[in-house]
Amino acid sequence: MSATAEQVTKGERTRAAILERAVDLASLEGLEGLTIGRLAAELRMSKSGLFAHFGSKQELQLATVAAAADRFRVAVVEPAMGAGEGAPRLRALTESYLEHLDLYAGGCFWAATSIEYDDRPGPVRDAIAGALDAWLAGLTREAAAAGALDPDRFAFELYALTMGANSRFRLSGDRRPFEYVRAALASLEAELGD
Amino acid sequence: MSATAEQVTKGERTRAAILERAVDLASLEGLEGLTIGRLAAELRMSKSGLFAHFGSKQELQLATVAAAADRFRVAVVEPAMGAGEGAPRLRALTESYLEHLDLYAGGCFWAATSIEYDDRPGPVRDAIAGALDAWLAGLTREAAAAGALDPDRFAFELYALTMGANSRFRLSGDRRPFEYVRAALASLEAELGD
DNA sequence: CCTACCGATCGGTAGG
DNA sequence: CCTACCGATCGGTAGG
Repeated sequence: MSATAEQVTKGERTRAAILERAVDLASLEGLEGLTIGRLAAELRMSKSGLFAHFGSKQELQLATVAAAADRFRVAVVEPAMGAGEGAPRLRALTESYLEHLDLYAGGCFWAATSIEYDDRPGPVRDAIAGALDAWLAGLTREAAAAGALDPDRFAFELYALTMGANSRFRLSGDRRPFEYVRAALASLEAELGD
Repeated sequence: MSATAEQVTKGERTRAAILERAVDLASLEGLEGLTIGRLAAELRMSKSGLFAHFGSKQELQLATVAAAADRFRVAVVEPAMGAGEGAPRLRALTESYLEHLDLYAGGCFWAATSIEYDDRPGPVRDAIAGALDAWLAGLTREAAAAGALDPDRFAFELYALTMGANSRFRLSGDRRPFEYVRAALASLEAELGD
């Protein structure tokens, strides 16, 4: 009669499908460029039908950020957790980050939206900033475990290099930065033992 | 009677004032968020009066990109040309880049717009990509003069680190990355002599 | 450089 | 989840 805990209602499936597409669209066009009308047209729904799932554009944006965080965790973070903490895990995180850039049409969701929202105060910006801070904090933790003298600096460098590879790849189609990131990470690791 | 070469017409002054504001607005809100109506309101002009200077939104965007390139040349590149080529000039370029982030409300115009346009084919994207490629090429030239074993990799790393410092500063107000960039550049230079 | 428009699209609402 | 709307704003035009 009623839904069990395992059952996924039709509404939940629709909502998940909307957010899947919303993350892709936001990676491509930004969270402002993500319009309810366009999203509805791509999913062959009415605008108001889609709108009813969220109640406001801002709630759609917040749900999209949360869905992107889930996707990033599954595609980038969790696959690297099999590697031992410290240097092996930093290499695994870097590899899964670089690989996920080829998986999704819009490239890195966080690169696109963090730049877009850095000057737009509000809950959407706060959610994006929180996700980025958590990513940096994770890198810092692994850098510390790897024995980095300055884990914050190490984490910043790895963050900047991977995001930079995303930028260069998307703007110029240049894949050489992928190799430069790997080489730079190896150089950073070489400093660890000294 | 007629305008001499030195004379700046009123139309040219108005156009320059529009573009000055347009570069700031685009750094803050992106080149799509830069709307003719808002720009006109801020400059206390009519929409159509402003529009007449450019003829289309795309021409306004292209003129804004060109004005941003001029500003970057004056604020970042030219001040560093007094330093000797190679390592001293790389340090000077890095310093003037980091300083210019405090000078303008929206931070780095190129960080904001290159991410925004990496998925929007057309002349605006081409202009942005051309400016970024020229910046990378300049860094590569100086890295080669400094004796880098792989000038392209050196240039990419410096590009990624400086852009990364812009991102972290704007999203989290964290200025430590400015020091990390300086330290990383020093490490890169230390590799040169080896 | 202006006023006065245009059709399209925006986020959002009413009522079912 | 739909149709049928709303006021505001978008890029752009006509005519001066």
